[in-house]
Order: sequence, then C-alpha cells, then structure tokens
Amino acid sequence: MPRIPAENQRIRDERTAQILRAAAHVFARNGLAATKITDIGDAAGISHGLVYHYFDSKEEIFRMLITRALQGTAHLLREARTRSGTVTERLDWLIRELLESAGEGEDQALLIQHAMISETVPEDVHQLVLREPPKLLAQLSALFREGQETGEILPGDPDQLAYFFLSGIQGIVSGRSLYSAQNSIEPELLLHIFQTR
Amino acid sequence: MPRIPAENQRIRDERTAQILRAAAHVFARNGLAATKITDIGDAAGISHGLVYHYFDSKEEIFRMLITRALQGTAHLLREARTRSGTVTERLDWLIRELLESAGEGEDQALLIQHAMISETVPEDVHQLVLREPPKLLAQLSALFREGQETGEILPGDPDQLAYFFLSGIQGIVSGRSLYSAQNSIEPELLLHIFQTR
DNA sequence: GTCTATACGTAGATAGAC
DNA sequence: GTCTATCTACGTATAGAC
Repeated sequence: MPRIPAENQRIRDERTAQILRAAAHVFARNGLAATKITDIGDAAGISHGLVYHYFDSKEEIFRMLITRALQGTAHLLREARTRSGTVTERLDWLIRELLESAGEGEDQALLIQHAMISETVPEDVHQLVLREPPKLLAQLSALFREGQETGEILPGDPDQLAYFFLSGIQGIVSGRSLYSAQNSIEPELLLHIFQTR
Repeated sequence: MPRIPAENQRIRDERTAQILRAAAHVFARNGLAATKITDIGDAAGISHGLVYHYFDSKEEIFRMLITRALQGTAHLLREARTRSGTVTERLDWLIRELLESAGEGEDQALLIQHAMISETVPEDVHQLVLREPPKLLAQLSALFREGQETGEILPGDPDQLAYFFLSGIQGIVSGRSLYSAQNSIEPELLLHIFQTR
C-alpha cells in the first residue's frame, strides 16, 4: 500500500484548523499569558505534544489568530466603504455584520481586545495592533464623512465619531460572552444614534 | 530610644500606597497573568521580597485594585444620577469626569478591561466584575430615562443606550494609552451624540 | 501522526541575614 | 523594614516510543 500524501495533507489541514479554532476560544477567555499549551490541546481534544507538531509556539498560534481577526475586520470595513447603496444602507449592513456574528464574533472581538491592551504580546503582534486599527478607522471615518456630506450622518469630527462607534461595538460584542446576550444593542438603535434626525 | 509605632505605621501606609500605584500601572499594561511580582517591585523601586511583606499574593493586589476601580466608577455614576442640574448638565459633568482623568484614568479603565475579559482572575474578582457593572449600568440607564422624559436624550431603550455609551468611553480611555491621546473624543461631541436635536 | 516521559527554565512564595 | 538566597511548583519545549 503506497503512501497517500494527499490524505496526510488533509489530516494536517484539519488538525491545524481544529487547533486554531480551539485556541481562539481559549485565548479569547484567558489571554495569551494565562493560556497553557495544554489548555489548547485539551480544548482541541489532543495532547499538548501534538500541538507542537503543528505549531512552533504558543505565540505563533496567537499571532495567526490576531492576524486573521484584524484582516476579517478590515475586510468588513473596506466592503462597507466601497459597496453600493446609501451611506445609511451601508452602515446598517456593517452594523449587522459586526453585531450578528454570534459565537465566532465574540471570540474575535475578545482576541483583538487582549492583543490591544496587553503589552506582553510578541513584538510583531504588538506592531500589528498598533498599525492596523488606525487604518480600519480611516475607512469608517471616510464612510461617516460621506454620510455627513449627504446629510445622513450627524455632524462632528468623523474620526472621533468612528472611534467611538467602533469602541462601543467592540465593547458590546466582547461583553456578550461575559454578560447575557440580552445585554446587546438593536442594530436599528445603533444606526439611529449616528443619524441626523 | 523608644520605638515609634506611629512612624512605622506611616512607612507601612506609604509603601502600601506606593506598591498599589506601581502595580496598577504594570497590571494595566500586562494583565494579571503576565505580570511578575518582580515587575511590581521594580516599578515600585523595591525588591520582590518586600512586596510579599505587604501583600500576601499577586492576586490580593489585583483584587484590591479592581475593587477600587469599580468603586470609583460606581461613585461617579451615582453622583451623576443624584446631583442637581438638568440631565444634560449632569451627563456633561459625567463625560468630563470619565474622560479627563488623565493618566490614572487610563490605568483604571485598562484594569477593569483586563478583569472583565479574563476568566483567569481569582474567583471573587470574577464575581465582582460580573455583578458590579450591571449596577453601574442601571444608574446610567436611569439617568438616560430621566433625560428621555424631559426630552433631552434621544429615544430608544435606555439600557442599550447606556451600555453603548459606557462601552465606547471605556474603549476610548483605554485606547489612549495605546494610541496617541489625540485619538480621543471631545466631550461636547459625545454629549451631542446622545442628545435630541 | 500521536502520545507520554523528561529536561529545562522561570516565577511564586518563604526564610533568614542585615 | 528591607534585601538576598533558596525552595518548590509548573509550564514550555523536546525526545523518543508506538
């Protein structure tokens, strides 16, 4: 019976994805420092030794997850900035995308939060959370400015509005895993807050 | 030469305060798990052994800081809820109090953030961050409701408005130590966002 | 590919000297 | 009151067996 490299590759890919999923969940709740490789292994249903077979270190896993989370958010904001429709329609779409990613969204929000407020992350991850969020804000700020020109969005420094908007959503989504999901916010209300009326 | 208990007590109090101040700064930037007792000692300019002379453990220091931070916030919200003036005036006052506590405020916001998103904190601390914030929100929610009755505050579920308001401020104040202070928000704009117009 | 046993480093906490 | 030396526990990472 010959080797089946394709099969091995499939196993590798599955395991990798499985470990990343488990790690996202654990990191989101415990942060980088408090998470033990064993915890990730346990969450993935494998031994801690096997985790090292797929990743070089705890930090590498964390780095990969943060990179993904930031890219995901960047994609949403770029899409909201460039898709068709009125600013109101696009903002409404964005709000729902950000709010309604149940489960996975909470982990991502918490991951980014951990990376942002902890200076104990690997240097390159720290650079990432320093450089990327301002770019995200720039996209959102541009959307807000556009809305102000059409009279859809309330006046005021769009940078500041965008910052407050994202901070609020970030806090709300993160908070949902800690407090009951009821402690969220209706998309309509959130949209209404930033609209002229 | 007789002992001077009063003098000893003064030294004790000073050291305790000094350690707490240093610890707040370090915990705010690294979180509980990533902070070593040595780091706290270094920041306070004393040996790690001396820290143990004043506190039983890392967790005890963290617990004390979180308790204080929550109490401080609770005090501000209660004050805003009960002081005299229109809702607009009181909300303006609250916003300035929350935003303008330069330096120390950043540490407190970050500390609370760490405690909220980390399940690796001591059990009693976790219970604290589970139980207290809802109380804080209730105060703020009541203020918003009052403002809606007088027509000063925009309509919509006051609980949700309060939650978004606090999340946004929390994120902004925390973010100031990571990004430049310019990435803040003008109190007037923040107030304006929640006003009827 | 997967697990278990082990080596190594480091952080929490204590004890004893000054 | 303060520091340094020390004990101990535990987590990272590796090596080797299956």
